[in-house]
Amino acid sequence: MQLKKYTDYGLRILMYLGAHETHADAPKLTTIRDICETFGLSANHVNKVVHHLGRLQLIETRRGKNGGFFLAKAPGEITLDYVIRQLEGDEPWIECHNPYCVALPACELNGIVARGKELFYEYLAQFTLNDLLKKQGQLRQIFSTTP
Amino acid sequence: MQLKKYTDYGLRILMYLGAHETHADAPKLTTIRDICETFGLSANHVNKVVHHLGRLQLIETRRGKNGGFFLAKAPGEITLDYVIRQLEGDEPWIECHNPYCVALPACELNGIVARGKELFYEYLAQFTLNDLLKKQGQLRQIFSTTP
DNA sequence: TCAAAGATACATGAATAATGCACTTTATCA
DNA sequence: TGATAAAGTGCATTATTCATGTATCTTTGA
Ligand code: SF4
Ligand code: SF4
Repeated sequence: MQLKKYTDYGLRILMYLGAHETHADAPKLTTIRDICETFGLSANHVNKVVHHLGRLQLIETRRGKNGGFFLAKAPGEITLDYVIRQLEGDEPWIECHNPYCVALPACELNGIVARGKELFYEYLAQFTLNDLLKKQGQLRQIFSTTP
Repeated sequence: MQLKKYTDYGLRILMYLGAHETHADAPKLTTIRDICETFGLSANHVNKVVHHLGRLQLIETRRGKNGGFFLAKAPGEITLDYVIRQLEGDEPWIECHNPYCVALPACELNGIVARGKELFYEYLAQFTLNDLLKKQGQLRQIFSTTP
């Protein structure tokens, strides 16, 4: 019962972008290499997360020389529940088929857990990337001094 | 992001016991074999879960011939949050050390997720084993006709 | 046309969960 | 008092999922 690193990496990337306010017209876009050097991560894994964030249209990616990526939305419009749901995959937290559980027709548990899961995400929906940037200055400093 | 089968098995066992109202003075105690036949599970795994439930004093186990186990508390006193927290293990849902994340000193995310996790469990705390036995008759029927 | 970037596909490694096996301990009953 | 049926315990194995690595392709700007 733990979020995947994959998901956390996605959020780190968004925090990094948010802290730097990189836009399409910025002098230099953020690259996968930047992220990897800052956080000490595998380029491959980050590659996939970046690609995923791109498909979700949370960031916009640019290929080719001087390429990279930047936030496609204002930080205030990126809600945490969406990011986590998408990166994590929002399967049920309890699996009643596969294999089939005989109790299923009379079971109340799956519904309760499912509702609890929704409450978790509803709570996350109250926050946006902006809330992760409360200490933006400190973040920027950390990110700039790490490589 | 999914509960372990281990945890679900524990809840199935409790539901089974609750549906049958097995007490210390009942004619026959429930055995691991009963559970396995009913749900089609591995005896070993169930063994461990039963043992765990015993250590948690949710059930009382009896060794030896005619042994088995039964609920050690009234179903209304067994809250779901406790069962799931204990069986699942309640580690943080996001791991910031190991390896250490540079953003940690300025990160708001871990706190938000931790609070969301608590909300999940607080929701579960509203329910007890009794709530899983709403359809007790149907459950008993399912459990008695399965083996 | 070259080099730097992401995109894509496949392979490998690591961690954890799930299961299996062997054996011990304990209680009951015949 | 011995056979038997139950849980307890420890270790080995398998399966699954996650994390990472390698290689190659595609795009794009200088
Ligand atoms: S016990 Fe209930 S929740 Fe668990 S697998 Fe069976 S049907 Fe699903
Ligand atoms: S980004 Fe925040 S939540 Fe994620 S690992 Fe780093 S400190 Fe923890």
